Amino acid sequence: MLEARLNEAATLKRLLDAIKELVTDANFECNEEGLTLQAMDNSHVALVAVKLKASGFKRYRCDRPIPLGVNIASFTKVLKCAKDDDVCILKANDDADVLSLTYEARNTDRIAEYEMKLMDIDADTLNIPDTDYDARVTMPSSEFGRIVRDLSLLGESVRIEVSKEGVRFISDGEAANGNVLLRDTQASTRKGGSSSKQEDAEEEDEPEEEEEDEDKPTKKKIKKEKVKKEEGEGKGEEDVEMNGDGEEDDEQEFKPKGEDDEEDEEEESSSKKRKKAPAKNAKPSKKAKKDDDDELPEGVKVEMNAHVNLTFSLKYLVNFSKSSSLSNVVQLMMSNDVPLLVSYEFGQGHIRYYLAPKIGDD
Amino acid sequence: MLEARLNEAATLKRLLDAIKELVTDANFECNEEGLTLQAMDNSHVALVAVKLKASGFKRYRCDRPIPLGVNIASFTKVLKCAKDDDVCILKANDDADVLSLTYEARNTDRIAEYEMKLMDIDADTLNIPDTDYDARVTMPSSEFGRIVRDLSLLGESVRIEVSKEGVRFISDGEAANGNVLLRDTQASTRKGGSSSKQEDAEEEDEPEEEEEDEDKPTKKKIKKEKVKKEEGEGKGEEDVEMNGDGEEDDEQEFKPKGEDDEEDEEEESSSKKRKKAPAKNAKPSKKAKKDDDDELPEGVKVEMNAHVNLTFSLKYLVNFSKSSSLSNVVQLMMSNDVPLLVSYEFGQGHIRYYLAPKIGDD
DNA sequence: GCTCGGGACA
DNA sequence: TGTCCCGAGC
Repeated sequence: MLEARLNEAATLKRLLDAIKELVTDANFECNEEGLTLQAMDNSHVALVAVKLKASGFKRYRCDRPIPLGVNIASFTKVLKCAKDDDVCILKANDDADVLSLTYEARNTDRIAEYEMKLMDIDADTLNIPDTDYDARVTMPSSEFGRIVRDLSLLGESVRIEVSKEGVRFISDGEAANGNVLLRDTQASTRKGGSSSKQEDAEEEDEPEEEEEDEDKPTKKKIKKEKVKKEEGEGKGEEDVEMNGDGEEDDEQEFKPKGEDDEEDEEEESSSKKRKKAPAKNAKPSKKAKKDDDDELPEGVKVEMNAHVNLTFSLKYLVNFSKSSSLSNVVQLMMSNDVPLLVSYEFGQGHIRYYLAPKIGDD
Repeated sequence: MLEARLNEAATLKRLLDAIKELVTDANFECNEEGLTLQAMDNSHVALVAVKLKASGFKRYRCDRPIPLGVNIASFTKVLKCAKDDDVCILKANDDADVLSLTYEARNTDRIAEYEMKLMDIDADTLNIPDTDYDARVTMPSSEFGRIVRDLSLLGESVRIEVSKEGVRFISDGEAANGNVLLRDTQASTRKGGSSSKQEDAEEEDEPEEEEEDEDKPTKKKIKKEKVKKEEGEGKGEEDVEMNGDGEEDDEQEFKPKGEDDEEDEEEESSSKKRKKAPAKNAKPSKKAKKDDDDELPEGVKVEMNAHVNLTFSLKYLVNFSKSSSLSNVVQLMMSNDVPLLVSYEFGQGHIRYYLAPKIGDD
């Protein structure tokens, strides 16, 4: 049985708002670690992976794994009946065909109970590969949203280029072309140096690595810092295949580049990182500006060990950017010819999107 | 001739917004007491009764009764030409076929005059029965709106149950069921079971009556406190018949339960009330929280002398709830098998809706 | 605070 | 399908 008490229904509401246009039905998988959801979008171009960690709940109990097959539209409706600051309690029995939601107003004068029907959904548990990326861009989620919305006015797709000068978003449209360049705000402040592992620690000594990279292009550094994704662990029944747009069959399949190489060897440094990383973006909402350096409020961080040049459909990126309500910060992880990972980390978990690049440069 | 000067055009604008989807044409009846409008909705399921008291106008003069037959859509258009804080002057001659509206900006720099054509409308002056209700729920109008809008996402109708635990709104839908429970916020604070009396009493001196009720469940108490509706007085040419939904002919007809009984006997106590009651909810807009007890800002009051269990079409309730712009507080008056009365009192008058319950429990 | 876009309702 | 209302962005 599942029983989870979420302090603010708003988290769930925003999550569903973020995915409702991408996914129609999906399983929320509950286990002792929390809730996860993985689904391809309806046209199989994008993949969305959500995690709500058990620790993100005020109270969480799940005796054994339960798949909750929900219709996203229904779930969205039911969640709309919650006020943002309601306490939200989710309950389901092991064999449940309904999910029970209770919303308690802060003053407890109002208690609302809903029961949503569940459905059996073919558990295409997707195996999301753990990829090492050649470039990672960390920026305010609002800025990312702004850029893709702006560029989507001009054209259908955006080319994202990461070079030592920073990250550049380029759109060619009928009537106008545009490009937006973001420099690494820290690199400019601080020169020299080998930054890598400290990045969380302080964005303060990071500049160096970039320089190193320049000198000896190795993948080492970013690998060390890579964010590992474990959602698919142990379930990889089915590898994900993303058909970029339905028109282009030669778009990138969703396969890891170097699937397991160096995995273990990196484990230690990355695990160290991993511990800190969640904490980094752990304050999703209001703390915003002038927080610790960790969140690099307002800042842009560009990490790269190889130039990256990829083209994506703006429609999807605009859609992804709806998640900015969940986190002030977004990370874009890219390698040439593999799907882009757009990741929003927030206090209770994360939401990640994978989007296959367009191949034809169109 | 009619000449009425309203301090804020906003009142009229909101009133028309509140009814424009329910009614297409109706007579505004003007007499020395003020303006009233009564109309069935187009499908004869709901009835709306509006009153603008003469005393609510900055200046009011009406020599003799005049029916102003207006097309609601036209009236709405004309009123849209007024700014919310314009002074609005209505004028009509006794035999008028036009209604003249003048909007004066606060600074009198702008004066706009409109003349709207009137029409002859069959004066189906409706006889609204004066009913004693078994339950009365007083709550923030915004909350009422929220609840019916929420539940309308799930299903077509709502069952409203008033019991000693409070009032419960229950909806069964295809994809999900939901119910919202509101407790009497004063009952918990103040014990004595009968929360009621204090409500007004505090303000006036009526508390005792409610307690009595508790002890000996009689209908007296609410009767005493009942809000009387006199709009139909002296005109009852035609009794109203509401066909619940057009599908169900066996829905409640709009007939008073005990049509005239006790009318006079109640008159005195109710008239006392009546004088005070208007003052109670007389501050429609911003005073909100922390006003007198009268408005019970944010509070929910549930008064009952018999359990009530009724089902209504959410579509109509959602429509009624548009009147929340007119008052922060709404009252629901219910008895089993008789139409629900939804009442918004504001400084200048009131708007009341009557809705026949669904009988089949569907 | 105003304008634009998206969603819901008529 | 068009209009109105609500929310988000500028």
